[in-house]
Amino acid sequence: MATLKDIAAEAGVSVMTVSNVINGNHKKVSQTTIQLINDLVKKYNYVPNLSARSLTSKSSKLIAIILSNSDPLYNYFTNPYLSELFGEIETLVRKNGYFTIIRSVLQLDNVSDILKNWNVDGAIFLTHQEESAIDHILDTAPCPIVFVDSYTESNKNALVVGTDDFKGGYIATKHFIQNGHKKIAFAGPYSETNKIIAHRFEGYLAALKEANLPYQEDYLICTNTSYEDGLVLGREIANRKLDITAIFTTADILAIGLMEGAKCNGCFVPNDLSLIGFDGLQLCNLVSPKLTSVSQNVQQKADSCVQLLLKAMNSKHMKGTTVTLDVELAIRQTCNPCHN
Amino acid sequence: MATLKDIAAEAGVSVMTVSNVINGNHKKVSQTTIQLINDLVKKYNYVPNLSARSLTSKSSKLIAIILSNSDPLYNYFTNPYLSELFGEIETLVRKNGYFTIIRSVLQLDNVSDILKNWNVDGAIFLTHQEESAIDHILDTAPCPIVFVDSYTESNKNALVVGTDDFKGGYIATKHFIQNGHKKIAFAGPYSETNKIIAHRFEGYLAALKEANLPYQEDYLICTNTSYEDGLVLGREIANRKLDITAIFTTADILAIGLMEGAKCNGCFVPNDLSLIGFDGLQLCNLVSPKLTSVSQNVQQKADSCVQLLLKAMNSKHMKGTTVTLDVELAIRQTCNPCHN
DNA sequence: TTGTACGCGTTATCAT
DNA sequence: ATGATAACGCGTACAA
Repeated sequence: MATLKDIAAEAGVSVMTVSNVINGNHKKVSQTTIQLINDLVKKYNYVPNLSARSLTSKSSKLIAIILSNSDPLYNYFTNPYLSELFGEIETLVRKNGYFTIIRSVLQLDNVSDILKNWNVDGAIFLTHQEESAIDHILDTAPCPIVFVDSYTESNKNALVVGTDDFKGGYIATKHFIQNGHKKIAFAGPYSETNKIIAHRFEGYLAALKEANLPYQEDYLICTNTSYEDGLVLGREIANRKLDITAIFTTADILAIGLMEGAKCNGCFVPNDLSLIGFDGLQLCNLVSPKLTSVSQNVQQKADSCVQLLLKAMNSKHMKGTTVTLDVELAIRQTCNPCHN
Repeated sequence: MATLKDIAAEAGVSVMTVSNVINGNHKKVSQTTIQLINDLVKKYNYVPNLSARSLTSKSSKLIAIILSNSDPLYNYFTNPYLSELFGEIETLVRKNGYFTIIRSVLQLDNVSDILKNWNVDGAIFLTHQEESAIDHILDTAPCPIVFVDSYTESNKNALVVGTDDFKGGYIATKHFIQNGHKKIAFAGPYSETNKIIAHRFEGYLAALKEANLPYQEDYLICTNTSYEDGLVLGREIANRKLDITAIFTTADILAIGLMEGAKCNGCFVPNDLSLIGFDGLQLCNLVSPKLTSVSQNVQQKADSCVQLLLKAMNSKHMKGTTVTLDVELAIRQTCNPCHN
């Protein structure tokens, strides 16, 4: 592979002249040499070595997309929401002249190591991080970082892009209520540390309260959010004949699994049970009945992530920023009026 | 960020000694210095700069995943098959100690430039490439490359991982025939240059021929493979009342769209029309009726890709190899017996 | 307008 | 067992 030196030798000029031509510093070079060098660049198909450039210029033109999970073999890209978000981000990163390096990680300890390894200019965490994790990452990270779908109250320096989770929980629950439902459950991976889910739950509670509807402890169903989890849950709900008429789930794929599981045991959505999901994936339209869902604009989310990151990269020591994107209820076919 | 030099200075030894310790060349270093240096590495949280390493060592530990398409804004990751395949590959790449750099590209011209930019050790093309493109890429590429879902007859040096497309077309069509269907259509992005689809079509034809069923020109329906394409096609088929009882489509998502479109115009799968898709995605089980599909093992495919690439990377000038993975028919609910 | 010297962080080679 | 030096490919600063 041709290097600057090769081109310089062939052209009979110094390396710097070639470098200047390649980097568009045309003011410093005569037209004739520019022409000469450009020809040689084409002839030898010269391509700059970005590792070398990264070494000197302190900018690698590399942006890292990080996914973290407890299972080392987990395939994040079976999750359509993550997949779509990632695809949009890759496009935007590329359009802005950067390269995307992707990495799924296990322990958070070494995340910053990876960023340092490649001297990346910025990073985006696609999966939810707890506050303590965010603090630790920001402590050790060598570059700006955007956290997607995370919350941080303590850390004032964090860059965060998320959705209005409270509103999501609220409008879904309110939709149930407006349809006459009184016994409404909430299903998702609820935990103290997962603020995303906690906020949706708060929204759910707020809607109940507003309507003077009672909340019972067994309305909160803790579950993971895979299709299989939904399947199990749906069967169980149908069997136990829980005294509820509607369920809000924190993920579309969970709702879809739930729908199928319930059907297996004779409980049909929306006739016997109303259902609302979260994310608003294309998937909602593919299943039958079509899934009513709190939908977010993934393209907009990707755009916010990349914009925020670029801004932080260009202005050293930017202060913390939280971007909260709107959600809306996409009404489809899984919520029936309730006449009890 | 601490460098080798920093550690060396603090330890009062030379840079090379530190380098040797870090790279595990322990035979050349005394136990005491090893201990000393390891402590300092921890203390300063030293992380090797892989760009610098890449410069000297001629190995970047970087593997590029390439996606190519004519639309610069196309989000490949709305395609569940590509997403899942990519996710599996990233996992395997990581497990083998490499980093994944991902890039979607427009024109094929500059693909090799990207590989050269980062001095990548290997690359995987996830999307179908025509033979001429493969030839050109292999001509200019600086590293081994695996092409997924492509065919090459001319180029004996190509590394290719694909599925038994002929068999896929054959077993799907045969399944229709065994269920009494005689008028069977084929829908997909058929073209002279897309060998993938051509092979599936050949399998389809072979099954017809074997059963002495006539093939008519209008049995071949050329279409792209998005959900929306299926929607349009389904409506059209229902309206035109094409004289067919079954359709084999070259992608699940196309079949699902078709099913929905047909339903809109009063044509119900499988009662009025039998349907078989291709890929065997999880999606097949989410739709109703569940989609019968020619299914491939995506994990196995990812594994083959990475294994083949690593093998090629470790043995300079490996000869061309084609890995063809098996397919099988996953029978679900979209093919009814035909009693005409 | 063009060239020289040096440094980026690392590794390989050859000494000591 | 340890170190000095050159080299990888490029950019910055300064000199010519």
